[in-house]
Amino acid sequence: MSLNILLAEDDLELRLTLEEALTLEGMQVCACDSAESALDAAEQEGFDVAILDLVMPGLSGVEAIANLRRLQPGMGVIITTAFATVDTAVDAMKKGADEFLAKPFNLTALATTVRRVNAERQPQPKLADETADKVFSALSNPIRRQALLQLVRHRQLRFMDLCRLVGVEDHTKFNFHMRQLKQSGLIQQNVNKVYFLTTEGQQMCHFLLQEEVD
Amino acid sequence: MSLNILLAEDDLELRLTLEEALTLEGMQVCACDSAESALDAAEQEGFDVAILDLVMPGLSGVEAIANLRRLQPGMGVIITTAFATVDTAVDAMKKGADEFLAKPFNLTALATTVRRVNAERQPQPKLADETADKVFSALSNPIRRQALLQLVRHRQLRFMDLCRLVGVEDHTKFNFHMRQLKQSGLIQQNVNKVYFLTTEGQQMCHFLLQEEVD
DNA sequence: TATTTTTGATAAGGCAACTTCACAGCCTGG
DNA sequence: CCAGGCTGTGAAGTTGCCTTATCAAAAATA
Repeated sequence: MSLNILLAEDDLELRLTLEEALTLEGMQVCACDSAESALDAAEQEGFDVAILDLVMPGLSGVEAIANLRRLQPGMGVIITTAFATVDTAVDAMKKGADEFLAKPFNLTALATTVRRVNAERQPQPKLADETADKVFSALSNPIRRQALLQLVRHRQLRFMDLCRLVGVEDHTKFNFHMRQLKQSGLIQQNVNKVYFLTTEGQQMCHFLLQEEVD
Repeated sequence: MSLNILLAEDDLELRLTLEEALTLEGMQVCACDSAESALDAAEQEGFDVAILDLVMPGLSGVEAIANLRRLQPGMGVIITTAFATVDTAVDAMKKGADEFLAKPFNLTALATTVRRVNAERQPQPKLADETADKVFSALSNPIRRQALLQLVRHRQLRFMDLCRLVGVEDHTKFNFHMRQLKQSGLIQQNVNKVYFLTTEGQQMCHFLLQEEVD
């Protein structure tokens, strides 16, 4: 996959060098000479990662971060500088930078950093793998799905009432499925043994149903 | 579950009779003597079904439907009338009524109709049962989930590239899982055998990931 | 107090999912 | 043209899910 990189660097020679190096690494690069130009470009096109010089005429790289994040929240940001101090590094990270690189830096290392920053900004799975196994395994059975949908309608139900609504004749069979649903974390029982949907169960059911929008 | 009923009937005696009969059927009834009162009530409280007389002083029952649906899109609507004609029935159904009842009607039958109308307006599962079986069964396996997430990131991938990204050593094992995913309808191959997510696959992955909100 | 209903557990067998192994055709690159 | 890589299928064995049968304790009702 070809990463789309937004580069803001006012030094012409360095800008050309960076652009060429990243292109050789298989990335698409949009090179700008100012933060303002970079913001204009970000309004036109989606980017995976932005590489911003800290000090530039006009807006600094750090000042541009908030605007970039407003335009494209998923974009990674790397701040580069020739005069790194602890204060400038901390300030950049506080302002939302994902990485802070002091010049000069190794070009291959830069490409590696870009890929890492991009990977870290990728959306993460909502569910841990073990939980996902249980949740989707629970949902792969029609009896269990039907039980969940009845709990959407009735909010709280006792075991045998739910068993009859779902239409299962053998309550020990139904009990097996209810235990699967409990282990998956989608439902719970209160102290009176009444079943109800957990928060996660409600979210899952919300997704399962095509509900009318207001 | 106790249904919440909004009743609009200008005839006092009939209104009291209906209210009592529905209450005896275990329903919560908010009785109004006009459509305007009913709309006021609907602004204050959620209802499952509205029973509206066709002809009333002020707004008619049919005229109230659009306003009620704007306030509460999921509400069922039953129009009642003493002077039913084909024209008035068609007009009411066109304007969004779920049922049209000519007076006099059997009170027990009314309660049954109310329950049926409510059930029909319940949100329906997005997926047919057979499809849901396949989709959730496909998602219950970690290898298959990982394959989908890689397709989110890379958009299109060839078989062996995807196999290596997911980290499966035996390509015939991986092939089995890819066939499961194809049968579930979450992925497809183009003419060059490159895998990509279907529309349904994209929706499912969108749900699986906790993506940043704008 | 006795009976019925509700809720729950375990074991065993059948069936399906998954893994492993063997094999093969097609495509690409040298 | 040949070798290597890619893509794919089927059979057999292993593992796990689901159903059925049996049993039982607790709670509710008459």
